[in-house]
Amino acid sequence: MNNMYNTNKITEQLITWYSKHKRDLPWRHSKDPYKIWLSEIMLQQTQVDTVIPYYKKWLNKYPTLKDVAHAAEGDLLKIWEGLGYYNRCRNFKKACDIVLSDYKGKVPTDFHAFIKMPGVGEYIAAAVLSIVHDKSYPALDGNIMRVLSRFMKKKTLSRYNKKVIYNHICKWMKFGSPGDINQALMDIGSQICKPNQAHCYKCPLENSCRATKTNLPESYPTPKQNKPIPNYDVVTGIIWDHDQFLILQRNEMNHLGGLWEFPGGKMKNGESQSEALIREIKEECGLEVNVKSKIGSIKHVYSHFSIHMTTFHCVSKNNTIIKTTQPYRWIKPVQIKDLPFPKANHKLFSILNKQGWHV
DNA sequence: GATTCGTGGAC
DNA sequence: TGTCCAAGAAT
Repeated sequence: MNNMYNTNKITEQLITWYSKHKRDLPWRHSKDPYKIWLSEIMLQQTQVDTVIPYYKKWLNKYPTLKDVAHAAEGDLLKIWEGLGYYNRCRNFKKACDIVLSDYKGKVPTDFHAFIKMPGVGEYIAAAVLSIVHDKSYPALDGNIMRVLSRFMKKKTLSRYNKKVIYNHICKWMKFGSPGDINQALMDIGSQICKPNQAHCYKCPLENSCRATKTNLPESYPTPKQNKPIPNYDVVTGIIWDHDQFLILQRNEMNHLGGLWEFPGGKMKNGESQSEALIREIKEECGLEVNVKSKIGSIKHVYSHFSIHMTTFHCVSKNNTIIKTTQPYRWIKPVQIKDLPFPKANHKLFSILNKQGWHV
């Protein structure tokens, strides 16, 4: 089976291509395990160009792992705000705490120790340890799975085929730097061997790739069909008490955990917007409110559902009585910039700004 | 093993 | 406008 590939020659082509064409990325300027780790966490399901400004901002404020361990989670989330998948940030914070307390601040170099860290799976453990220490672990991300499924002409990415692909990359790693091989394959995947466009003429693997000979390399692997996502109609209220309004912090365990929001929730069948809003606010924080003017309406798409959120100004009849299961704060509009809010709220803030609220 | 996690780019 | 999907992990 493996004799059909000239492993040594292919590895040489791969490394040569990488030395000439590798992307100049901020996290490739250093082999600090903390920085490589951070980059891999941020890059999870997130494109390079999106990550770069967040990566720089983060390192500017938190240059070392110890700085993260000593930071407050809310301040870290503020840096992360807008990047999505907020558990990545909170897990990374937890992991840095563990490294400081249990490993004297040194990131584990052992695969099985490292993968125990919160937010570290097989991919990130392999990527960090191969890049930092040149350990021979294939980092099977979406790019590499696609490149290899085409190279080996595998229609499906079954567990068996993933193992075959893993073992094949291990053979390459006997002839070249594992870190460079992983990163070379990632660059090929993101720049050349794209999901819907395989530019095979640019690819250092072209001579040996089995999918390019089919004239339809893009049909590997077979794309999966996505389920349609539901939409929810949501109402929220800005409850004013003179120059301040109420915000709630979302529960750790829930969607968007740790971020702040306005009180409100999903509308029920047959309910008017103000009825739903009055009911939700009463349930969430025990306040009885009068619903005043409509501020605006935004749409936002999450991974597995979308919302149509309408927001109203509200006035409480009993501001001093608060019983919430969540942390809450009364803040002035200017303080919004100090706290992390989800993207949907920022769409609302831009409406408020147009109305002269200076948030 | 299938779902649940955000957001924005590309087309 | 809609659709896919990106340097995946946790449950």
